[in-house]
Amino acid sequence: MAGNNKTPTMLDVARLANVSSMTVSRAFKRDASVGKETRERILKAADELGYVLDSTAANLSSRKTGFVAVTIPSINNANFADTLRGMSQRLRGSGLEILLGYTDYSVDEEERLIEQFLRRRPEAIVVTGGTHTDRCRKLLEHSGVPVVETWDLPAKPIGHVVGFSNAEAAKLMVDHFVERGYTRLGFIGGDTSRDTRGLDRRRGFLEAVKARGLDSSRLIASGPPPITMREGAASMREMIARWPDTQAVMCVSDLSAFGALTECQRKGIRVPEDIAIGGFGAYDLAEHAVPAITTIDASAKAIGTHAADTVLSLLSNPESTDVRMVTRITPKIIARQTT
Amino acid sequence: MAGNNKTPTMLDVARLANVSSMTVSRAFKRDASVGKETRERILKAADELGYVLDSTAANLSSRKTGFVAVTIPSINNANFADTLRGMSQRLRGSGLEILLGYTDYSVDEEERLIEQFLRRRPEAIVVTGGTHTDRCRKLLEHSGVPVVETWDLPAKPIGHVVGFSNAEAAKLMVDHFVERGYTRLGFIGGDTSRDTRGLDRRRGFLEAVKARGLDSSRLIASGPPPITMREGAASMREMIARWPDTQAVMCVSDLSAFGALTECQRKGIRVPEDIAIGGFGAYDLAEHAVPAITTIDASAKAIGTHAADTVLSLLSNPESTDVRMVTRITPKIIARQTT
DNA sequence: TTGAAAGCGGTACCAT
DNA sequence: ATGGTACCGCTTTCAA
Repeated sequence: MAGNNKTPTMLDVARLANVSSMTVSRAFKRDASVGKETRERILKAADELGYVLDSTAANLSSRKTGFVAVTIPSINNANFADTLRGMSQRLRGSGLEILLGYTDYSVDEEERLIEQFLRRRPEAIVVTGGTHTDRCRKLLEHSGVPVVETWDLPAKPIGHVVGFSNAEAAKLMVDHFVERGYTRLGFIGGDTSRDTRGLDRRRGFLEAVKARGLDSSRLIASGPPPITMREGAASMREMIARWPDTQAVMCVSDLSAFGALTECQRKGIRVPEDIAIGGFGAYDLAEHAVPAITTIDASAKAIGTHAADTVLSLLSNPESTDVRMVTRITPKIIARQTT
Repeated sequence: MAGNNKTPTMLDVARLANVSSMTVSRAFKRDASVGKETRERILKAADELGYVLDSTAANLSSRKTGFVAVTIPSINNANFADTLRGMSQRLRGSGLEILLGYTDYSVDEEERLIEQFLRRRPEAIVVTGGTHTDRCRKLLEHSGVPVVETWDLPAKPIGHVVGFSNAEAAKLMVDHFVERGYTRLGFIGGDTSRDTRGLDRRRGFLEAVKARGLDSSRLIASGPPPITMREGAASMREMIARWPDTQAVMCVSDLSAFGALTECQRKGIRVPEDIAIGGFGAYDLAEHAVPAITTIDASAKAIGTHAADTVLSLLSNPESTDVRMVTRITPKIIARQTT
């Protein structure tokens, strides 16, 4: 309480407990060999002094930080939040902590972030997507720690991968539309290079539509991400204005699909009788909306747990250089009332 | 490329650039006094070696980590995500980084998290809410760094505060209901000690209802957080079953309000003609739902920017011990179609 | 503007 | 089971 304005160190604890600082260090680990009485005496002394271990020093000395650097495009996105939850759940108790950053869907921002993070000496790096600036790629390749790319299947992966083909996933929706008897199909969003996964979905949609010989011109741009309900509504308005006979619309995400749905509701257009709507991402929202929205589930949370497993496995196998782990997720369509 | 399997240090860069490591250190800061030519030579050498500064060592030596520890109850919550966005935007460029953890609405988990974080020697700590375990309070009080509590106005704040009264906020909704002519009012959620802010909202609702002499028994428990659309729907079902003549229902959050709304839609109950619904949090969802949901805006993002400003101000004024900064937000009602 | 030396607070490693 | 000692890679401080 009085006078002592300096943070106590191990040495202070050691002196009070009548041991060497090495013994204090050991007492603060779980498996270390310290006499039961000694340990208790040490912990009591530490408590008395209000001692808090300084990882900052431990990190330097042991060359381990316990950090896994993770970048996601946006915090405010239920899909990435789910991935993150999956990761932290799996990482809990492993001694690994997440150092989180978000890129705002910008590869330049990602580069800045990664550069910053590398200084913190993370033990592994998990990024979203497989598109990066050249410099960022180089930084990651030379980082010396496992790199996991998620939410995509990069053609030239940097290291490890937990993802799926966004193009293939989109095709599922086209198949579903066609099964339902819809042939005049449109796509909303996925028009900007900032959202490469959205781009891939649109590409997959187009390929599938063309493969069937259907009209492939019904595309509405939604502008730069994040694509939210507002853009979905505006895009649907445009879709209906330009191609009034469109029978089914796939949206780049459930958020945008919900926006499209509400636009129809405001206009008295019946879904799916007048127009069908499909989304992407299996958000809670899609399940609870009335009518419930048909969507594609890419197992956002599982991506996180698998990414964490990848990291854990790599870190516990020091000989695992030259190993490449690729976990491929298979997206599934969830058919609901909007189609 | 070959042989050199060790991460280069400043000394390596120094040798290659023919300077001392001190000069290299200076070259990596922006304002330091280093000759322009020298700096360029150093940066070139660093680039050549693929040198990345080791903050882990810098942190120890300078006793500064650049971390602001932040805890939020849940990642997957648009309100807290907004607060976080506000913080990171304000912190960008300040050299401060966020070390994020989420408590899952548990004070015990919060304690664990804070204890872990303190080892990393953050320069400031921002927590959500004013309820903590005794030990956690003590840890925060003795941390030696600024502590900011958010999203609440704690009776006995630990340090600084950026928040609002959740009880007062809830009263706004009661006022609004009464203005609209509704007198048989119900409340959904806010029934568990894990969500103290929800508890406060319910308390505020009850106080306001009682102050007006209205029936204060129409309360539905939604169980432990996170409260989502599903709980909102189930609770609305229960509300209608138990008190069919209820005229207006306030929900602990917009998510739960949306769930309640969809439940009515599925049952063919008209909103607001048959029953009115109010939410909390000003989520995008409330704005875009059809009908749009009346809600209370507590300026989630502004809480973040103010918290960041508080931290920045405190850290740039070393004499600011004994100062307590309290930023009080005034929530506002947003009247829409569900009332 | 630049350099030399002394830590920062732990842990690895080797003894005992 | 415990202790001694040499660092980990940077920054602080003082000098030139």
